[in-house]
Amino acid sequence: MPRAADKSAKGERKRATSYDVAREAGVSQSAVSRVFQDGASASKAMRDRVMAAANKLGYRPNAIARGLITQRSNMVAVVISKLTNLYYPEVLVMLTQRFSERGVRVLLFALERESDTVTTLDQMLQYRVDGILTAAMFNPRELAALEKAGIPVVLYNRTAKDGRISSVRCDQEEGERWLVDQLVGAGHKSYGIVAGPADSIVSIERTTGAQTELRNRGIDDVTIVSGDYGYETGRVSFAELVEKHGSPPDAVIAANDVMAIGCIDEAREAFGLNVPNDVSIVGFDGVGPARYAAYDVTTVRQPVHRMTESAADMLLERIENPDLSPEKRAFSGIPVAGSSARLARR
Amino acid sequence: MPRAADKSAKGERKRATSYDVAREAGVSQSAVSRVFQDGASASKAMRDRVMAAANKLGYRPNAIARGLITQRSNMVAVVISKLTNLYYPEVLVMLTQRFSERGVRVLLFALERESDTVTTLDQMLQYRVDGILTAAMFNPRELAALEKAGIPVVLYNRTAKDGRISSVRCDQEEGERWLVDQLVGAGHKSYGIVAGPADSIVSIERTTGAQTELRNRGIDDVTIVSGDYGYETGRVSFAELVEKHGSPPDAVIAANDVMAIGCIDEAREAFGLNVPNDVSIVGFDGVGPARYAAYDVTTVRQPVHRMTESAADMLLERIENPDLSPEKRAFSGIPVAGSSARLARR
DNA sequence: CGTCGAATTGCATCCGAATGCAATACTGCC
DNA sequence: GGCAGTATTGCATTCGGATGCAATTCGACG
Repeated sequence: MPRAADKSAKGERKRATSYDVAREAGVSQSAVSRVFQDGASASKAMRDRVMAAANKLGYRPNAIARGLITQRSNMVAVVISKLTNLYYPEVLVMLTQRFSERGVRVLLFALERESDTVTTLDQMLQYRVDGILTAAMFNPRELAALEKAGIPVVLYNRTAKDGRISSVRCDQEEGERWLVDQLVGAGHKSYGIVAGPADSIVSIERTTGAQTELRNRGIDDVTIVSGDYGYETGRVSFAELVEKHGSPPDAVIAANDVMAIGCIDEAREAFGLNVPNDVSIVGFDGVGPARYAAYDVTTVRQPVHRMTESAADMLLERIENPDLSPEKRAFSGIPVAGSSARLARR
Repeated sequence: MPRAADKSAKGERKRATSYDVAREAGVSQSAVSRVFQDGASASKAMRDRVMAAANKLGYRPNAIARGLITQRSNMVAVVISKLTNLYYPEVLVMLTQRFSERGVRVLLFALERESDTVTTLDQMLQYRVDGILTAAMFNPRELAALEKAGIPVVLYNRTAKDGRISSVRCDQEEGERWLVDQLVGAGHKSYGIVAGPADSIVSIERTTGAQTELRNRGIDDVTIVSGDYGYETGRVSFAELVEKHGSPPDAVIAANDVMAIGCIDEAREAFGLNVPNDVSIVGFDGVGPARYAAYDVTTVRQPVHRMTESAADMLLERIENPDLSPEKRAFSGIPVAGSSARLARR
C-alpha cells in the first residue's frame, strides 16, 4: 500500500546518476564527479557527504559517459584466433589480470581463422578501444588505418614487415636452432617437419627456422607435411611423413607440442616404433601436456609470463604516451630436454 | 610546406564524428545517425550521399556515445576463474563468437580464485554491461545487487540456491552415476576419489555425486583426497590415495580429466601398475588430452558446443526481454568409454 | 492540377560525467 | 583584525549520437 509510486514493480529501477547523488547530498554534480576522481580537489567533509549519499543510492560512476567526455574508454581489445593451440588460454588470463591491475578492461575478440579481421577491426574502432593487443595478423592496410587513428598496437608472437609496429615474441628461430643442433649433434640424418596452418605466422617462422638450420648443417633429407596444430593432424601427419619419405625419418620436428604428441602416438601405435630409440620427436611451446609422463616432449618453452607482462606493459605505455617509438622485444625460449628425442649432450 | 595546419604531424588526428559527416554531405546530423541505423527512415539518395561522405572521412559511429543515449552498451561481461581446467578456453572462444554473431561484444574478467568477485562486480556495473555470463560464483548479496540493477545473469556450470537465477550446466551427478555404475558393475570394490579445489562448485557436485552413488550401491570402501585440477596434483593425489588406503584402490574417480591423467601416470610410473588391469581410472570433461592414445581416459564429455550456445542465447533473450523468468538447463554429459578403466558392459 | 497520406528530413533535446573558469571559503601570518 | 594566497565549490559547457515532434517533400490518384 505504501510506496505505490515505486517503479520496482517492473524491476525497472533506473540506476542512480551523479545528479541523483548530488541532490541527495545537497551539493553540485561537479562535486560528486570530483569525489570519484583521484587527483581532484575535495574537502574531507565533502567526500564524506558524497560518499554517504552514493552508498545510500548504490551509485556507481558510469564508465560509458566518462569515456565519452574523457576520450578514453579504458578498454583494450585483445584479439586471438582459434585456440587449437592449447597454449593461449594461459596467455589470455595473464593478460587480462595484468590489464585489470592497471585499471584497464579487456574487450575480447575471437577470430575463426587468423585471416578474417575485417569486421573485427570495425568493431574495435567503434568501441574506441585505447589500444590493441593482437595474436592475429592484420594486413598492412588495416595497420595503417589503426596508426592513422592513433591507436597503439602490440603484436603478440608476430612481427610486421615494416618496422612501425611494436611486438613481443618468442624467438622461434633461435628455439628451432637449438632443437636442430641437438638432433643433428645426436646423429639424426633424415628429418620430417610437421608445419602448422599456412596462415599462421608462428608456424612459418618455426618451420623455416628449422629448415634453414638444417640446410646450414648440410642436411637435405627433409620431408615436409602440414597440419592444423591439433592432435589428430599430428597423427595423420606422421603417417604422411612415413609415406612421403618411404620410411620413418630419424627425427620429426613438429611446429607445436600438440602435434608432436600426435606424432608420438602414431609412431608408437600405428608403426610400432620406439620413441626416441627409433625416432626422435620434438615440439614447441612447452604446454602442459608436453610434460605428461607418457610423452615428456623435448621442446622449447615460451616464457609466457614474461611475454604477457611485457606485452601488456608495452601497450599501456603507448596508450599513456602515444609518441613512444615502436619497439620489438624477442624473448628466448627455454630449452626443455625431454625423453622424446635423443639429444647431443646433457 | 603546404598543409601546414594539418595536425597529423603529431599523429593526433581527431576521429570524424557524425557532425563532420553531416557537414561534408550537406545534411543534418540526425540524417547521418539514421543512415547508420537499421530500421530508420532514409531515402536512397540520402544513404548514398552520407555513405560517400562517411567513407571519405573514415567515419565510424562511436559505440560509446551510442551506448550512453540508448542505455545499451551492447557488451556482456564474461567471467571466468583461473583456467587450470584445460577445458575453458574452448568455452570462451565459442561464447565470444556466438555473441559476436549477435552483435554483442564481450568484456572479459578473469578471477584469480573463484572467490574474489568484489572489484569485478564493481567494474561490470561501471561499464553498464547488458548482461553477465559467469563461470564463477557470486555470493547472494552480489546476485541481489545485480537483480536490483536489472542486469540479467546466467551461471555457467553452477546453480544458485534460490531459484531466481538462470543457469546452464552439465548434469555432473548423472555423469558420475554412469561412471560409478560402470565401475561397480565391473566388480571394483575399493574406490579412491580425487576432488578438486574446495571452492569449486563443479568439484563439489562431481565428488558428492560419486559418493552418493557409491553409497547407494552399498560401497563404503572409499578414500578421498583433493587436488587443484592440475596434472601435478593428480600425480600427488594418487600417491596419497595409496598411502591413505594402504594399497592402491581398485578404481579412482578424479574430478576432472587432467587429474585422471596425472593419476594414470603416477600409477604406472611410481607404482608399476597396469591401467586398467590393476587399477581403473576415470575422469570428467572430455578435454583434448583425454583422447591421447597413451591415456584414452574413460570420462564424461560435456557438450560444450550446445552448452555455450544455449548459455549465450539464454542471456541474449533476457537482455531483450528482462521480464523473462529464470530458467535452468541441465545438459547430459556424453559417456566416453576409454581404455583407462574396466567397465561393466559394451 | 489539387488533395491527402506516407515517407523524409531537420530541429532541439537528452544521456551522465568531466573540466575550465569564476566565485567563495579557508589558511596562515603580520 | 586584515590581507594575500590557496583550497573548495558551483556554473556552464562539452563529448557524439539517438529520437520525438514538426516541417517539408514526394507520390498516387481522382
